[in-house]
Amino acid sequence: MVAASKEGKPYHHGDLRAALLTAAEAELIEKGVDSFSLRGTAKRAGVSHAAPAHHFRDATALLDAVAAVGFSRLADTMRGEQALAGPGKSEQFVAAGVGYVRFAIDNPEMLELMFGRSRTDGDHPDLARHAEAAFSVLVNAVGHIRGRHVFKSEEGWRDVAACWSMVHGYAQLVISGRMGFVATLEFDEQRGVIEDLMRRALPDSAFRMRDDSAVPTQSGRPSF
Amino acid sequence: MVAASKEGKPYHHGDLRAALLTAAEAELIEKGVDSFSLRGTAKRAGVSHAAPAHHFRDATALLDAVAAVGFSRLADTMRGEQALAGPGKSEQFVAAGVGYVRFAIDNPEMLELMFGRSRTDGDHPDLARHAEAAFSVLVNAVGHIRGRHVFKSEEGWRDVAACWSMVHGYAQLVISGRMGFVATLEFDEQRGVIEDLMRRALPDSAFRMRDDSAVPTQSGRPSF
DNA sequence: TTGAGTACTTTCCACTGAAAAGATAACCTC
DNA sequence: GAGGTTATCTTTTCAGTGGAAAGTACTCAA
Repeated sequence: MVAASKEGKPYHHGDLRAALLTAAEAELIEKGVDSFSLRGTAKRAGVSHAAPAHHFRDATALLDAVAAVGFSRLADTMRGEQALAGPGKSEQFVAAGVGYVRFAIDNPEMLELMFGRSRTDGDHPDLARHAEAAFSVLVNAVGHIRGRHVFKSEEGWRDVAACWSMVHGYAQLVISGRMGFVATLEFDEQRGVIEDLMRRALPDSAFRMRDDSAVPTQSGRPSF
Repeated sequence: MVAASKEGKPYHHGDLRAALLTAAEAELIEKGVDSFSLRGTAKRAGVSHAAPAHHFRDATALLDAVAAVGFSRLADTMRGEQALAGPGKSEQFVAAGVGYVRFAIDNPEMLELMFGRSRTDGDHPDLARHAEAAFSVLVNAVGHIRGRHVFKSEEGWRDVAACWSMVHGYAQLVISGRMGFVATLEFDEQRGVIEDLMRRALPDSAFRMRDDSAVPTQSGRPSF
């Protein structure tokens, strides 16, 4: 970290990597994910358009890093809602879903980036790690209700898949403007809707005894 | 429609609009939604890169038209699954969801295009019409179970929102490779999973009596 | 002080979507 | 048919993109 010299901008930025992440997010929010421009990002950060290449291999790598920040913030938002909710397992579970949707509504372009098909977070361990951490918030919420042993069976992962599908689908449809009946609501007024959805996804009793007798598969579980 | 002259290609294509739609879909499938190239599409169709401008205002308009085809095919796929399923309301409902997921798996790039945030189908009546038609397949399936009167209340739209969110979220997560535990399954083996999800979204009895007493709002209902 | 390496800029290239203007063929009226 | 009109398609051009390559400015260690 280098202090800026008094006159003019210094040749060395000092912390360009962090500045680029910030600039890239601003660019993302303003231009949208498919009009995102690396040059525009560089201009925002006040450097030449080729400077980012020193910190990120290419534009995709930069966006991957932005997505990693997004997953980290998604986890924070979910945990934040949980902190505000009551201590019961059920309330904590619902709060995780509420946080998910809140994040989506507050960061629609980010969600698009994070879950777009073009992202291949297999080859970006940092991204995968942050995504995994966000995922675990939801998994834990389900686990506290069902009991952690459920993750030894496929059925437990079905519960997770249902909850995740529900909340993710809802979030995506809301931010793409396809959920007209909640569009006019303040977020707090949506809480009831989200709670309804979450309870449907993880019903108290139904479908518990279905016997699929599939081999427990840790490697094949759903994950971010 | 004009027959191609015997030698060389004729100056006038004959049905360039249709050819461009086909070429654009091939380009979409091959390059992906964010590497899609108008010039590449024109080359596929065997015309100059400026020719498409006569049939589609710009690249976005072309992709909107492709998305409209996609919605039409989505509706076909859902109805196709329903035709194969038993006649019961419940089976028909599940089949709609199965068709939705099948379409997504068979046309992942298309789904990305159709539901991406950048699509603004408000100003594209044709796209909106096809999307609406696909939507109605799902709505009707719910309506047959719940009774058509439910759409006079917000509760009915909640049922639709739940089913749609569930199936859409699942489809998106599957095609973006985030549902590991089904990735190795043949599609037919996924049917049980999808049926499970659909039944969770529209439980037989639960949550029916919740009294939200919201004003019936036809204009605010969820829609494609 | 100097040599080496890192951070950044400048220049360049191939590609993109779009606009403008020119070329060709089909249509329409007579 | 013949002529004019119009729609379709091509060529040219331009601004903008990401990335490669080469040059410049700075830092730091010996």
